[in-house]
Amino acid sequence: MAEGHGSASGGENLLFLTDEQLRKGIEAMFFAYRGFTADPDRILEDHAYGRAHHRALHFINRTHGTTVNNLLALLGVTKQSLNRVLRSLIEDGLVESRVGRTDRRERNLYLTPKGEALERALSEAQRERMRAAYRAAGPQAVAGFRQVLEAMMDDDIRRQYLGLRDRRP
Amino acid sequence: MAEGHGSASGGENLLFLTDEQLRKGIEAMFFAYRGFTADPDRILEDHAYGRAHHRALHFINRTHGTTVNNLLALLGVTKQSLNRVLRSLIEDGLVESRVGRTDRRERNLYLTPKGEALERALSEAQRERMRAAYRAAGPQAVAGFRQVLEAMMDDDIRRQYLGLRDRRP
DNA sequence: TTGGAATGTCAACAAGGCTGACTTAAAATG
DNA sequence: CATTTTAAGTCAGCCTTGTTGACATTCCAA
Repeated sequence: MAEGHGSASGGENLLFLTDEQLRKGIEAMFFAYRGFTADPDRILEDHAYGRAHHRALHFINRTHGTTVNNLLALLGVTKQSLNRVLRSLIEDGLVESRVGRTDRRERNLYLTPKGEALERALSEAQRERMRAAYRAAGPQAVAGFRQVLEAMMDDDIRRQYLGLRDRRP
Repeated sequence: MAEGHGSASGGENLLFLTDEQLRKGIEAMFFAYRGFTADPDRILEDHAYGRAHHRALHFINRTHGTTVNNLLALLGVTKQSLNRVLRSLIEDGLVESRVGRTDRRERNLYLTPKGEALERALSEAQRERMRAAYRAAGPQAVAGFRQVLEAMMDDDIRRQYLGLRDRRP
């Protein structure tokens, strides 16, 4: 019932964990996620792609030369599901799949210039919203935001998340 | 590239808004949302329901007697899509639909005891994860978390979010 | 050389979004 | 009172994205 979580005070008070407070957090996640995906979704419509394509582009860009298995673990879907998305991206010339150098069973995935262009457009739209939210909330809030999100992940996912680094070729 | 956002210092430093920082925020949203939905999803499987049912149950519980139109605005889906979900919940005896008192075109939606039971199981699982994340991150982080999420919502959605209150009958 | 791992493919299915068209009932409006 | 608008529900059909299961291919490694 009582609001007032917002004060940066509160110290070690644990009474703020009322069901109502938790409920608001749950709803905030739900509504914010809608905003979070809204801008890229609009761009994707024009290309007849969906969120699954966006996610693939994002992580291929993030870790150049990643393998399919690696991508599967990040995305948390079946290979059949990813394969469908990946195939269309390869056919359309946004992603290149190269046979692995050391292990030739593997395929290393790269964005083509065309793929990079779409990825950039998508991530710029998404970053712009994130940037605006960060600015509105301030640096302290951003730190807290990240801390809570990290704590909400499954353990194995958190490890993957923390391990992600830009790997430029 | 450089990490180090995590310090609660940082003050008014705006350099933390590097693309890499924003990217990490984007990925945190993606991975955290997976964790956020994981526990209810497991429960829903046993009942042959999906996330759409969970969302409907949540908001009907939240605003007892809400109308279909109201629910549509909250969920952001088409009435055909909601109707499919709603029909199964009504058929299964989890939701009751009563003709409106003042405006008889409207239907007021309520959870039955059975519906309340499932809603409680789902939301307790989700609240438990939220509670654990809040505890791990601390009160200051929670305030920041909520601030950033609110800032990320579309304006009209934020208004609805802020307006949500428990309406017990 | 054979077993197993990585990848890819085909088929079938389900959930849950969407659009469009249409009905019914009731309220609002002229 | 007649007309229009609104709320809700329904039917049909489509798309994306997830799922299983079965199976083929390639090729590293024991």
